[in-house]
Amino acid sequence: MSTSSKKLFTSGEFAALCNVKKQTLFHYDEIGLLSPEVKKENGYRYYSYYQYGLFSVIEMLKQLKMPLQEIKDYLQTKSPQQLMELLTVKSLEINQQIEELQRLQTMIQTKHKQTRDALQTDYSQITIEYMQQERLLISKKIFHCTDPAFLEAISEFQSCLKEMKVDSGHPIGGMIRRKEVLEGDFDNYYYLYNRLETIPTQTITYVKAAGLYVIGYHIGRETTIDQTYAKLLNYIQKEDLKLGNWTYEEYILDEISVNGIDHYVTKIMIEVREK
Amino acid sequence: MSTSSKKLFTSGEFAALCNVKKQTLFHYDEIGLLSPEVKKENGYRYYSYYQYGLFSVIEMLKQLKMPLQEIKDYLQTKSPQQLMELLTVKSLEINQQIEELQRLQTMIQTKHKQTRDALQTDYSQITIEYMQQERLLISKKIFHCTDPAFLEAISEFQSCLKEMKVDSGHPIGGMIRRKEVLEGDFDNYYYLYNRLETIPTQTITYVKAAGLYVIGYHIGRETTIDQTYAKLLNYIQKEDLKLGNWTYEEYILDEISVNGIDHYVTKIMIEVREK
DNA sequence: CTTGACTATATGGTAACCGGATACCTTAGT
DNA sequence: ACTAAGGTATCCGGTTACCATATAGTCAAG
Repeated sequence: MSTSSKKLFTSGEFAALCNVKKQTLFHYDEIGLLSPEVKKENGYRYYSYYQYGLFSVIEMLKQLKMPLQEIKDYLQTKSPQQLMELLTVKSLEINQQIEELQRLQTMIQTKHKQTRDALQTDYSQITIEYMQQERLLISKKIFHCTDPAFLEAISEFQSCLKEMKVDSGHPIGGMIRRKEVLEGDFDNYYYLYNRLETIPTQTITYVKAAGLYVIGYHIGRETTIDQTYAKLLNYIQKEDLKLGNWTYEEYILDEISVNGIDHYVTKIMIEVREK
Repeated sequence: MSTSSKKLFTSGEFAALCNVKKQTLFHYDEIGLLSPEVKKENGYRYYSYYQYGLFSVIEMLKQLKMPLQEIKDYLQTKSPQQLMELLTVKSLEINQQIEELQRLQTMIQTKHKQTRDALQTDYSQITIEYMQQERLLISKKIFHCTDPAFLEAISEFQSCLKEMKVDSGHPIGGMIRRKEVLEGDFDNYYYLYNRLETIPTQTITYVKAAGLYVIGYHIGRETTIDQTYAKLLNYIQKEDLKLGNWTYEEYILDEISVNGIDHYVTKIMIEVREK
């Protein structure tokens, strides 16, 4: 694996050999990462055979997403031991990146499925469905809180989801107690919630009960949601059911796919029981 | 999931809510990605509640590595259908990224193992080993080629490895025919080769035969490699073996972990048979 | 000795901001 | 009414790893 003679390459030739632009080599020269073996008085750069090996190493370390400055530092202190340490660190980093990407994948799948479902739904229909048990992460109590506090709670809750790495793409929802529903206090949420795909350790999770839910949809902003609730409650009465403890609300279409709050679609799920 | 009143946030408040710096919001305003709902005469920016939803979407799309310009374009034409298309594309992209990272992982593991092995080796020892069959990718013929042509071949071969995505971190080696070894023409490689971990389709691969190999190490540049070969050939004669068809050379320590060609270690593997 | 192909330097640009300097504005306290 | 503290806006420079372009100098062949 050697080359014997001492022919030197001009910057252009060496760049072609390395499959990069001359500019790149200039840049490396500038920052002292890889300087030509010879620099003539006229400023012309000449690279030797051996420098190709060095260039290859730089390329390889670049693949590991190392910044050039870090590569430079490494090259100055390199040794087989250093290399093994470096590789160990990088390996862990890459594993994390892979996990991160896999989380993104599940998020994408969830959002995709949700959007597809939303498009296939008849928003004018009220239905009654048996729903499976679900694991939820819930926010701190936001009962009777002011608007700024409400938004802050959302912001905090989202940070929390991010930090715990449990955001699987489900929308953030709001939970309303039976009492408030009965009193027409529809936008007085008790908790925010988010559906969990993986159950985190070290945290209390809430279980949304399996059972019957009356499901309806509200289109547009919340100011007119009382009409939608009126229909739903009416339906419940007609079907001779009684309200369960909680009602759940989720945006199934929001700013991510439609323009403006007037086109948002809210899914309302009211827990019910037979009388 | 609503907020009713119309309190406006200053840039600072809104930034805190979104968990970003004011600068970021200025930037988004500048590029027209997310402008405040109100801009007073004194230049003060005021954001509304609703813009938080928009901001959240931007954050989410940023996670998918979309450039801000692309996000902007998307937001202008968004619809549930568009969203689903976008997600499908991104999902594929992310899968590719994951594969890429996994390839990097195997590369890291290979290099790590190789370096560890290299450190545990006694370079002065000549050994005879039974080696398993290996799959190799080989370069075009480089027999009797000039130095520039040789380097170009390496460069081309490496591009090829990259393109075929089969580089698993093994070093590039050189193959020498029996004839050249016997004639002392040690640096006259016939092919370059690289060990394969995964077997590519649509390409001819070469099989390095299982069998006995006499293994020795050469330290430093190739100019003195004839001495190392002399010892090896001597050893072969003493052990009453005869040369096989091919000799394989690999750098097991090179520029990636040691400084300068004088510290490189070349592993020489000579195929042998019983007489 | 000219022509064409090469070389060098310098400048400005990219993406998505961050940090700091400066000047203006607002609000609370005296 | 005035000041001080803290908020706001704009501008400028810097970050990474280059790429593109313009200009000017250099080389090798015919």
